[in-house]
Amino acid sequence: MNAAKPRYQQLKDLIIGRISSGELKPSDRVPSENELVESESVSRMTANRALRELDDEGYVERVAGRGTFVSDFRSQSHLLEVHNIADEIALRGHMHSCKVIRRSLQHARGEVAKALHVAQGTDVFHLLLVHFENDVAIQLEDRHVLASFAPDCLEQDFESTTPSAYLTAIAPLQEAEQVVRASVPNAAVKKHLNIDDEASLVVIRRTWSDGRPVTFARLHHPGSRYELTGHYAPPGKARTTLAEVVQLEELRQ
Amino acid sequence: MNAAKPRYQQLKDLIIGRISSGELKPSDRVPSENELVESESVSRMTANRALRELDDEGYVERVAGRGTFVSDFRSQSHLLEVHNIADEIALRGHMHSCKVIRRSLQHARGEVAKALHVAQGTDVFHLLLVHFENDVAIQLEDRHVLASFAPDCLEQDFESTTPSAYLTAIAPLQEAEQVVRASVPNAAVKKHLNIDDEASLVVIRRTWSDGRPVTFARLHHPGSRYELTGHYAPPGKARTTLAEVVQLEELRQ
DNA sequence: CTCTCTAGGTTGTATATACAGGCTAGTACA
DNA sequence: TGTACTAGCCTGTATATACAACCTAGAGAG
Repeated sequence: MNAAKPRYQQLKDLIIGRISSGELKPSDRVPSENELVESESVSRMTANRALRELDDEGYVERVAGRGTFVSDFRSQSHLLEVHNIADEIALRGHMHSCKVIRRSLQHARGEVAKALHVAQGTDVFHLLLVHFENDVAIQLEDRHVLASFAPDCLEQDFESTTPSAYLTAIAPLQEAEQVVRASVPNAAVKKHLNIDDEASLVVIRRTWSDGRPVTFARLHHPGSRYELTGHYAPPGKARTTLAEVVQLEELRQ
Repeated sequence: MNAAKPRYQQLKDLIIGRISSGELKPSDRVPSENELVESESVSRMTANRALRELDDEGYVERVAGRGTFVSDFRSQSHLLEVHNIADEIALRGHMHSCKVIRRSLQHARGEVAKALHVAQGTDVFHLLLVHFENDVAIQLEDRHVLASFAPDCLEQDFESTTPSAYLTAIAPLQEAEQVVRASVPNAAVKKHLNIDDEASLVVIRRTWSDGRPVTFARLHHPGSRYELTGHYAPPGKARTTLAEVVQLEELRQ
């Protein structure tokens, strides 16, 4: 299990550690390849691979001739910010509230065990909550958390701190995968979101910390009240946003 | 404009080309590093970098001691990646076809004029096409293109070249914004996608070139046959993908 | 025939070296 | 003072080499 990590990976971990500890802050200069050659006794190609991959992964930004600098994560995090529904709602200037439907300790089975890469029967916490934006249901959060990762999970007051805020406080969640689907909600989802004949937008997200998956969530949203947005380049200026432009009028004929 | 691509990138393009042309199909063996050293006259480290990055990007899968093989399920597209549906389908090793429902010159009005930042009445081309994956409808493309940007738009054979491939050939599309929604399809969408009681996943996308919006599209997908995926950090390899894990079982109770 | 083991191909990593090209500070010059 | 230029650091790429670990087909032993 404890196979020695390759040297370039150790270098990456070293830099990531300095970033997440706060020793290196956004736009700070990261040691150059040659400095790493000196201080870590590696060849320049190994230092190059470590820094290049950190660049690919968005941790740092490299400029030929100048150096390597810690990324300002904002550019990349517009979707990770969506991670915390409470912040998202606050950014819109609205009021967030939350109701816990269920919370329990379960034994992982089926897709939960697979998603979290644990054996069937492993302890996991299950949380089921509804998030409201100005008292309108906006998200049904159906989350499983590895019990060993967050032992005090059931004691948390999730009506004041969302699970994702709680989880990021425990440990940095470094990686995330998600799948976005449209589906016809079943009765339970309809009930909790208070919708009727309406599609739901489902975001299924798995988040990793320290190289292993720690939480797996299905986030159901009412199709008429929620959407995801993204851009590929800074829209920067005050242009009309696509979301503003797009009305609910649909294709005719 | 014509900066020579680095050699490792040329190798990647070569392999990707063979995959999307169908010459290499899922689970086929890709030339080994040493074979590329021979055939392409590069050093093994350069071939290694090309194949390793293709692995990181999910195009191929590498197994120490056995070889490199074309990945199988690339059945999803990246959430934040401007994609060409034909390429996406080709990468899955499937057959793409397309049927033009309508094409016409129109005068922009309402949301189209707003989205493209032009005055009401400006000339725009309207395209309505259905894309098929192995003869199953997978996307209804409802697109508006600024006529001044692509004057010969109506002469194109969109059944062999998709609009997005045609548009990127005219000029680099530098920025894109998109909104993702779940909705209940109306009659026209149902008819063209050949679905019934099913939600649809709608991607609304506006693309910019040279600082102005040039095209605006609504892409409707059947909720049961299409999903978007995203990664925020390389999940590494040899792990089960989230999309593989997530079955259609939904929240109970 | 069956089992074991090994040779050789494949990926994974690490190093040393080399050259090209971008960027900047500071020097030399006008 | 101001401008041009260059030395020096930085990243980006490419190559040659080396060794380790993994996998498999096939040779050889029983």
